[in-house]
Amino acid sequence: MSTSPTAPSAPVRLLICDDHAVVRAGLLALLGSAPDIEVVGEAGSGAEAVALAGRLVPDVVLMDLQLGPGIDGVEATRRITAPRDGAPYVLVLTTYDTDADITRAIEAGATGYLLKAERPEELFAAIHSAAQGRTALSPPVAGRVMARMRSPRPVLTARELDILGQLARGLGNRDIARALFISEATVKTHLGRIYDKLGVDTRAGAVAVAKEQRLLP
Amino acid sequence: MSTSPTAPSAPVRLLICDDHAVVRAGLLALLGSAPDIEVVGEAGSGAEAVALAGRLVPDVVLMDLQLGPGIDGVEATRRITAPRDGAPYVLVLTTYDTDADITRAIEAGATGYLLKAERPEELFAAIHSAAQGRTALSPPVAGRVMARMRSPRPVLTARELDILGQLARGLGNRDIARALFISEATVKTHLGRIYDKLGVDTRAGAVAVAKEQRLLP
DNA sequence: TGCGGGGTCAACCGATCGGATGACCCCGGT
DNA sequence: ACCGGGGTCATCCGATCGGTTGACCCCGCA
Repeated sequence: MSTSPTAPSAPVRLLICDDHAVVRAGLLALLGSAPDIEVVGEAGSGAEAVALAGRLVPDVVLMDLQLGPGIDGVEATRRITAPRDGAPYVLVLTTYDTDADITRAIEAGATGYLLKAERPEELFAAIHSAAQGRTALSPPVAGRVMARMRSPRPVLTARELDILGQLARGLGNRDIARALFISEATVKTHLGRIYDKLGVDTRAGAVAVAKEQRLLP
Repeated sequence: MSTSPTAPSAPVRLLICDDHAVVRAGLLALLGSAPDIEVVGEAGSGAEAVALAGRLVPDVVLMDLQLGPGIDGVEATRRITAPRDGAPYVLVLTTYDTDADITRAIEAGATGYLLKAERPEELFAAIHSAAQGRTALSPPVAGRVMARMRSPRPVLTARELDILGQLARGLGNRDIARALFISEATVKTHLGRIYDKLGVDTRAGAVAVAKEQRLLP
């Protein structure tokens, strides 16, 4: 656009990825009729999206984050946007505006993050923005990103997430220790730090917060 | 159909309800082109759906369960299907196949329960089924309903849910007792029963199961 | 009238937790 | 070479939890 203001830009080549066939069909019906958008393919799983992105060389991949079993939207985004020639831009289109989701998607290389609640016109605009590598965020998402900057969220280490996972199964310290091949003392040390980071002081509270923030699978 | 096999049936009058504008637009594009379906309106909230259902007298309401703030899909379904003349059938179209969601939707009067992961053809078929009051369930949903029949789900009493709610805040027995104006002994009694019903034996496990089954708001 | 379910309370005991402190190791970055 | 963060382990103690048993009350239902 900035390079050729006179020539009518070619339609944006779009790849749709969503595990819900109905939603996929709906998006296809909605976007397929737009003159400046060409839907070159659709994927129902992360693996399929990665494969098609390589084969169809789309300009933009419209990516849902919730993709059922197999690799998820974040991982698919990471692979699709892996540095190489002509890597497509990924525009995340999802339901949730959870902090963790947004962070992970952006870290994985997403160019934009749109909510399905957005107006269709915003979607059209975002697709064209993404095609040029410009970031497009839904207002609620943008708000959360700002908030995040102001007060960073607790970041648990991988090991702490291990402990938390066992904790959510209702295991006692001894069993957690056995499950992770460490001593009970170590478990207690980790738990203490987890309590600190999550701002709680009981195991039940930790599990509640963890589930709330979707820290666990 | 069974009454007039020769006359081409009139198109099914359909009302779409989904809080996600993009999804709504997609469904409209998808279903609006079907010759035997007439989309007579769309709603972005439960309240709007109830109002439009009364005004537009559709044959079928396509209802998402997750509707953001305000009355949810279940409550909207309940009101729309309230016994009266010409009450439309409600076909639930949602993402989740949680036991609790299914149960609540059916109890509220839903005629069918379809997952968005279903193939679009199934959606068309389900809409026509619903128009005649015939039940249509996605296979995973049907499976869960069957499973439910075989092993009924733990049903916590209101009081037990109170205790569980406080538990999820990470409170100790003493604080739970104070919060609910009962003795610590009573709290322990309730907790014991909750453990039994949820099949766990620790507070952390109880919270995990509760969050998993969406037993708490 | 009796029965059962739900809610409340008590007392007891062993097991576990929460918190604090100090220590060691390994690794990556300055 | 030094330092800091992450992971590991140990020990101590008071507080809390989990499990059990038994009891009382109220209410709806047979």
